[in-house]
Amino acid sequence: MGRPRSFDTENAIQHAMLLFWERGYEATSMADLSAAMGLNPPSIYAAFKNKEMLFQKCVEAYVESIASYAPRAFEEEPTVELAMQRFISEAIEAFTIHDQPKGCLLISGATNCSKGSQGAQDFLTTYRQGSEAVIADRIQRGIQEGDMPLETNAALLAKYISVTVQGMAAQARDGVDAATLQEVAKITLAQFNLSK
Amino acid sequence: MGRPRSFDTENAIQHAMLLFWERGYEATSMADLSAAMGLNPPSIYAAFKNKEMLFQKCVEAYVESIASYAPRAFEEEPTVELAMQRFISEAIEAFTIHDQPKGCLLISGATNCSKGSQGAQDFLTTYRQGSEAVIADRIQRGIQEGDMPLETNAALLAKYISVTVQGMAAQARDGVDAATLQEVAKITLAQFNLSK
DNA sequence: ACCTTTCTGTAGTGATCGATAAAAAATCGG
DNA sequence: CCGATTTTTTATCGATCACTACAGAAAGGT
Repeated sequence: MGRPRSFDTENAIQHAMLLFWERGYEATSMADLSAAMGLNPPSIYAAFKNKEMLFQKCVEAYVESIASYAPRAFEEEPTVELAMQRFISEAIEAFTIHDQPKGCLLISGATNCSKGSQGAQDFLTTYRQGSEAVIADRIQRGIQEGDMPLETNAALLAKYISVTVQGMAAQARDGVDAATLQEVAKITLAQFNLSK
Repeated sequence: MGRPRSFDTENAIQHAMLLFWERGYEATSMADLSAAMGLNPPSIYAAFKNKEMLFQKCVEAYVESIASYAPRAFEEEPTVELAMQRFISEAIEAFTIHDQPKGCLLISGATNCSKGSQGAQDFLTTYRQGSEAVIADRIQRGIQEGDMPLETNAALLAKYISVTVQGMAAQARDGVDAATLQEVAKITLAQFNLSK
């Protein structure tokens, strides 16, 4: 009962997500969000409780749209090598989409935050650790299926992939184009030729 | 003539640098800096003009102390492979010094900044690009000296090293220890075995 | 129609941001 | 000692931060 909302929540999240992605958590003010979402502050707070909860919703939206390539790469590719090739390649494309923010919201969305933004920072750290665990699981599966050597250190190789992807995201933020990063990826993935 | 300064400028910069390193440019407030430096705001502004100029002085101090391992590695090691091994290894140690901020001021000191901090952001971007150019120069020298294949793409290999180091810095910020990162570095540097 | 409930818009909360005005204190040349 | 000069201290400045009190507007149910 009562007056229904006059705005589309998903659409509002989408606009907020783009702003958080471009500027990061702390550098994005509620005034900016209010303008981008087309909502007055009270409407935002009624719908999302506070800035941190809104950020979490935006991160979830990012994961389910922009970052949805990752689980697909791990599930659909038959071998670890192909999965990692596709994962990194599609990550690079996601970091350098034309007319969209560069880099990755999950990687650089809440670095360098003050004590008041610790929540958002921890939230993303957890996401990144989860992502690395998924990579390690895929490698472990590859070991069991025989397309990776038995002596492979899955956790360490996953960390190596994480380091690379996080570095790629930083470079994309600095304006490096996709073609260059794809060339770097080729060097990175030469590792898998070594392990055979 | 007039009253002389009662504080040591270099010591003040050192304290400010540690704070910027730990929290990043924007998350470090002048009030925090004032407390850490033991100076009232007007003294800081009289000595450094404004927050951005103070940050630049801190970055220079960081380059000349914490990051001074880099030029030494490039100059003192006889081959590109040894230079890169030492560079990355010492970078990892610098990113994980006990009782000091984790990661690298040059890499994550001014990410996710608002429009008002664009100056500090650009300042670090320039530093990073310069660092990558130095790496490329060292590789180029190695090609001329014969310890790298003639067909080596120096710029691309330098970008690969940069990506790795930036990723390492991000991981160090997330709390990964030096030993783990050194293991990752071994994987990274296996590239140089490939190129022979 | 009514009343209740919820949303919307205006305006403003105290806190904190980077940066200063003004006056007191200290050190110089003479 | 004196006056000139500079640093120090104290107490702010206006702007912006995340957030909200309040009142009017719009949609329920009955």
